Amino acid sequence: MRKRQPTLTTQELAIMKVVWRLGTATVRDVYEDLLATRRIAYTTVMTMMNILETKGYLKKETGERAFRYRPARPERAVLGSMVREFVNRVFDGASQPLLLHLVNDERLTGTERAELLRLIKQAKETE
Amino acid sequence: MRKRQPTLTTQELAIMKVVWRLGTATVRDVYEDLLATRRIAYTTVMTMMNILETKGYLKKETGERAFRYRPARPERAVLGSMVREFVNRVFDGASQPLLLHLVNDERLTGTERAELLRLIKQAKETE
DNA sequence: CGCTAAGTACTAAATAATTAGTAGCCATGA
DNA sequence: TCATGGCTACTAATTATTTAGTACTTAGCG
Repeated sequence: MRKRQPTLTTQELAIMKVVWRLGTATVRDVYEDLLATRRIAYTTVMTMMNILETKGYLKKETGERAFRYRPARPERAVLGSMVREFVNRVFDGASQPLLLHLVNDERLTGTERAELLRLIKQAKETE
Repeated sequence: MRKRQPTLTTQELAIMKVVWRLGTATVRDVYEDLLATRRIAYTTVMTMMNILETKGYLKKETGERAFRYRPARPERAVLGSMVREFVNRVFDGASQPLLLHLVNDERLTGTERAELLRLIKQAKETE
């Protein structure tokens, strides 16, 4: 038996991003937003948002006319757990190798690197 | 229509990790290795390895008795593209936010942090 | 020589993820 | 009033992913 994805799937994440950005949203709000990028049916968005509600990522409240959804968990926490899941799955839990990939492979601007240095030093101090 | 995963799926990755570690392996080699951790059928491993071959991740050569598989691409490159795909999907292509998550949320040892500082400085110099 | 074990090919099947259609409900405007 | 448009509930269908069974092949052993 196949296991269910422990974190947000690709399309679920795409929808959550819109809701996080808007703060609160109806199905139509998200639908219109996604339409700007790609072809998708209104009911598809609705189905996904219902799934997200049952999974505990969205809270539904009766609005004026349509249901109004808002995030049940802050973006930072959700993305954080996605990072952790990725580190576990791909790098067996060690964040160091991932950091090396990022620092070496991905191009960082000088500003980003400076900011990163600052953060590492800060983390070192608050230890 | 649903899109195929652009990178390795979870189980595919699990198998590739074994092959990368062993350098070269038969279905049985991988099967035995995985058995140490979890229950899985021999034919399941075979099916997955065939898929990995058609996807271009494994090369098959006629061995003594059983087929002998070896990685078609180095681990570093494959994991690198998984990192890139993750950064794109979750952080819209910006590696900076992911780095912040790693530095803040995940606990790094003092040694790891020192090593990281060294690498960043090095990257800065070779720019 | 016939049996057995290992290996392979082919097939199958279940579940998750994704996408969307249809029918029915209800408020609002003509 | 009643048609229309927006919304929801229910249902459906496709594809990817994961897991595994069955039958066939072949080499080596007793």
